[in-house]
Amino acid sequence: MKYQQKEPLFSISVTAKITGISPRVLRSYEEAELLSPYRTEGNTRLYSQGDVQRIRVIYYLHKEREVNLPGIKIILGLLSPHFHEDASSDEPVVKNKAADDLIHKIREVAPDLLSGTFKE
DNA sequence: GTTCTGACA
DNA sequence: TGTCAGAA
Repeated sequence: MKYQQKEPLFSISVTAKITGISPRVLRSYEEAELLSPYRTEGNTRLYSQGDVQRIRVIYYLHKEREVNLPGIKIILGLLSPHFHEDASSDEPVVKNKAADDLIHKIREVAPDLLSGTFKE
């Protein structure tokens, strides 16, 4: 045999079919930087099974929770821990950089919001 | 025939 | 978000 992809890839029409989401919306998700499907040499999108699962999460947030696309991007970012090596430790440290950055920004614009002194 | 981008309502 | 145009 020649070779085979371990991972099935789907065209946008097939992906639309199995997710129930129109190609137009799938493209809008990519435009909002919520997805990065593979591209063929001819620039045609190819979605992986992982992409399909991510699309289902995006759609849930989008339609059921009514989160707009920029908001979904932030949420997905918070769900992706940032891995880095801590030189002073033997064990790899798992740190959620996106969450830390957001907290730092909140403290910047509202210093007391996340402290115990904040009331109301 | 399918998909892509850009555009309009 | 649906739909259309023009190109690949």
